[in-house]
Amino acid sequence: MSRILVVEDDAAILRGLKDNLESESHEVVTARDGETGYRLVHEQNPDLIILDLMLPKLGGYELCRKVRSEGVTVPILMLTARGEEADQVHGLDLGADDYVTKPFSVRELLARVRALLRRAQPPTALPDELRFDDLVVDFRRYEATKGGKSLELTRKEFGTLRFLAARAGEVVTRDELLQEVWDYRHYPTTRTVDNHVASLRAKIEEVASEPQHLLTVHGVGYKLVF
Amino acid sequence: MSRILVVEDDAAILRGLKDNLESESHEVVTARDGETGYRLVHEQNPDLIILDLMLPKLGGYELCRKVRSEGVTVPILMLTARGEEADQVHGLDLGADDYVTKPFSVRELLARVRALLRRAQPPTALPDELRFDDLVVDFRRYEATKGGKSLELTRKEFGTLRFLAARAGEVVTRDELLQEVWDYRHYPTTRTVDNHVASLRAKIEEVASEPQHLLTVHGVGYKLVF
DNA sequence: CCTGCCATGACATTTCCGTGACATTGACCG
DNA sequence: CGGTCAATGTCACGGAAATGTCATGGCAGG
Repeated sequence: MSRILVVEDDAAILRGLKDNLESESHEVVTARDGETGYRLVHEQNPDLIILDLMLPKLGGYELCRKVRSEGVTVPILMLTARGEEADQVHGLDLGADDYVTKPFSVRELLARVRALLRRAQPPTALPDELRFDDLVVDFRRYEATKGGKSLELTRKEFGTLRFLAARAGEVVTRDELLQEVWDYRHYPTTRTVDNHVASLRAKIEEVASEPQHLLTVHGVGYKLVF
Repeated sequence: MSRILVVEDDAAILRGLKDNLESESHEVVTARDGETGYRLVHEQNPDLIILDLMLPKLGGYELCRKVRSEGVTVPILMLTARGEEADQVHGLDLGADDYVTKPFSVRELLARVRALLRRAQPPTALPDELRFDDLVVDFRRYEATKGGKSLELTRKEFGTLRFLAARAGEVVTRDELLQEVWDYRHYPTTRTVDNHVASLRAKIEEVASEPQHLLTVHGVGYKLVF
């Protein structure tokens, strides 16, 4: 599916990562030190880089900055030891897209890999406009009207509505909405989604308590129909 | 059938587990301490690990984390003494897939072993839609119609019907349904399945008391035919 | 400093699920 | 053929979980 470069000096961890990523049908390229890693970034042109912070020859930190300064935009996932440097990775803008603290759960790491890859790919094609009944929403201009009268939608409301529209008819889970509409890293409770859906209903439905278009699927999520 | 590694220092329990698992035609590898267990994980590459929490040399907790950090994804079933640590195993994400509290019933343990082994296998491909007669079910949209009229199905009803549809024509036991449709860990009585089948019949059969499609196989389970 | 948006929590309400009691059916056996 | 027991059908109820709704406070952007 994707080509992933793993730069990690611990043989056991490297092996484990390789096996798991390959079992998710990714192509895995590995390096045991920073210099080799740096070379492979350019030779292999990976879709994602998993980078240990502590590396022989060229540290993960330096490697990260270096390739970023060259304009390489491929997503980078950092592996850090607990405590040490974790704050720095988090706080400083060193160019990584996400990080995981060792010892990490493979399950979680794979989830983050998926998230990063999804983010990098052209996501679900989002529509530029939405029309049904007397509702018109222009997502590029951030303008909406209902029955000719202007509707004030907030940024999150636009985003939520747009993603629901992109998957019109299908059920979209709250988690999917959080991943797509919110910052994928620190997103809030799923209850927050409910609130935005509620305020959307107040604006686009005739009777908010009896939604005709923005429907709840109990136990699953929401869907937009028209 | 499967290769199972049991790491347990109590000789009596170890013996009992080995006998029972072998009587279910599994291949059983045993270790009496954590270090040996760790070695065997890699040498034997088991399909399932049963792991006591209290072990000489290397505790079950540490062993679990260690192999997980290496990317080993084989299902792990933890054995814990009552009370001690049980909450931790439950609450903390230490990487185990399930746990059983000592003293445990062999029957229950074997059931969980079966569940974990099944879970590890690639799951049955679930269909996205179901059609027969005048019934149409779209599992992605969570919509169902019968003769053009909308049917309100609940989440469990969708799930039950979907799994039955995936195995159309075959008999599906109540236990299988519970494992697939319900949360595999805390699922209810098998009678609960009967209720959901009953409510499904009320919705999709012409005459609920004379089902034509969702049939009972007495003493075994249910099957969907069309 | 002010304004609007957003996340969170408390509370109300709806929906759904699990359980038990009882009725009914089917299987098995004499 | 009839009797008995286990399995299943049916129904209603209590409670839990999911969702709707509203108010509050923080925070960023102007």
